[in-house]
Amino acid sequence: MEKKIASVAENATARRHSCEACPLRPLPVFRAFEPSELDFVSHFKRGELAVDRGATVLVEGSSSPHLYTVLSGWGFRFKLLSDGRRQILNYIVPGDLIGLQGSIMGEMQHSVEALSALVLCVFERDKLMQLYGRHPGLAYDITWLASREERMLDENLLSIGRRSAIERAAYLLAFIHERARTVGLATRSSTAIPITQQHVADTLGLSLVHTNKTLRKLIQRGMIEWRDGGCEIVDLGGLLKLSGWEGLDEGKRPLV
Amino acid sequence: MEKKIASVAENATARRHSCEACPLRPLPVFRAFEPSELDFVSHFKRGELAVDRGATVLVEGSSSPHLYTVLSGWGFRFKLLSDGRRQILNYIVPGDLIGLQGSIMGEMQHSVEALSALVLCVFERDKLMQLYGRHPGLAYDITWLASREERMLDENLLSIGRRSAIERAAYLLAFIHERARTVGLATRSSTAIPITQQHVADTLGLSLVHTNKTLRKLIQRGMIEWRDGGCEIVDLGGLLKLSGWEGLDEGKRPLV
DNA sequence: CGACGTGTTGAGTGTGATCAACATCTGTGG
DNA sequence: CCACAGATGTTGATCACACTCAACACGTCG
Repeated sequence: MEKKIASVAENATARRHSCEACPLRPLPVFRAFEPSELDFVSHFKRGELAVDRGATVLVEGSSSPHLYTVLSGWGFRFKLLSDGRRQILNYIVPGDLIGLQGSIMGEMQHSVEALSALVLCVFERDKLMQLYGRHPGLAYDITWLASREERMLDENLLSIGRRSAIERAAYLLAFIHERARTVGLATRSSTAIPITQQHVADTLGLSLVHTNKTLRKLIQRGMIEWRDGGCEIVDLGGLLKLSGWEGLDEGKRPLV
Repeated sequence: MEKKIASVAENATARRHSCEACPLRPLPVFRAFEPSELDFVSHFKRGELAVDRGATVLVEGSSSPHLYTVLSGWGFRFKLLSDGRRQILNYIVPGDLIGLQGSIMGEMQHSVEALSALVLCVFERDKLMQLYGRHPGLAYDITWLASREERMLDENLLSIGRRSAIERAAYLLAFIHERARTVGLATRSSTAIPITQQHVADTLGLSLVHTNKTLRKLIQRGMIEWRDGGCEIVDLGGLLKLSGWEGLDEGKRPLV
């Protein structure tokens, strides 16, 4: 399959949600914003980018002039070794900020791909300094989001380094499900998590075959279901117990 | 061994380096600071904390009122599973900022332990908001450092998830060596990296025995030496080639 | 001296990798 | 409408990398 690379010029401003009527912001997870902050963000936003399923949003090694917040859809961050081995670093759900590393440090050190159709709010990288100068609260929020990403990576590292295959799988699916739940996705009997077993394998650091056998065990234990190219969580408690994970413990968080 | 927990009240201000005469700042890796920034950091700094080798600096689950920059010495961040399995997340060398996660998000999600005697600059968590308000440049720097940590974690995750044991070991040792080199540690025939094979094992996600056998291969290939409780890098190029790692690619960076 | 931390090595085991084949389902072109 | 290719999931057989258990060497420190 030919992979498309999303470009702003191409697809931008197909639709335009005003920040004042942001569909995400009303969710209970997100902290309330000052009107002045909302106003700034509104000007900070340059447009929207619609990305097809399977398309690459950001490429390792490139330096994107943009910063994005996910408005809707699923995606993932990953890195490749030179021989093609792939490691998925984290998943991306609505409300997540992507491309910060590239904006701050100049060059992307990982790639981002869309798991489903994706709509992104596009921000100008150049205005980021302005944000830091005029809105310390928002600047703090961005650091907050970077710290949160770091925390999730710590958890993933712990999981891959020290958990067994079945524990890892249980942790991963519980983790993704929890993240999705907080932003209104993957509610009971709504949409499944749109990943293939290859994605799971590349996240857990396991082979595809062994991932399949491991997931089969979770299915047999009645913890998950796998259907039409996705995973449905049936028994979250069971997954948490099996993995020994405490679950996400986040209060309100910022949305930029 | 009884593990000590470092506390500021106990050891603070044993010595006091003025920020104006900071021994780290002159190093070529660090970017130049505005006098006003230097002045603020100087007031931001509350004192120094001397930590013994093996002592715990920060504990998972606690919420420290401080933020630290490492002035000298080595340490590492880690997480534990409930049954005691340990995963080392990253190593800490002079110039690194630690405790940011706790300062920003309220509670530490990982612990920090000293690998060698450690001297830390202590900053007040409460003044962090002030920093964001008055010095956007420094605020940006802190986000920069958070992004950098994220980048290192991405690399580690790729390594643990997708590299073989010997590749992982080669990558890890090259990585630590490079980080140390940029801040003037571990120069040729100076100090070795002060880690045990247990640390390496807990970083790579391998057992102690298998780590030993893997390191032995690196020794036999003449890439490293292991002596008096530490690792000496002999053939950096060989390690880089074996692991397929590009090496650190950092320009100037901030020091807060 | 003995206890402990650290490193080393061998033997046997097992988790997870690799190879291979096949079942579905989808979309595509003849 | 069918044939075919490609993506995805499934299963069995075999192999190997890494784990566990066990023992021992060597240092330091009380």
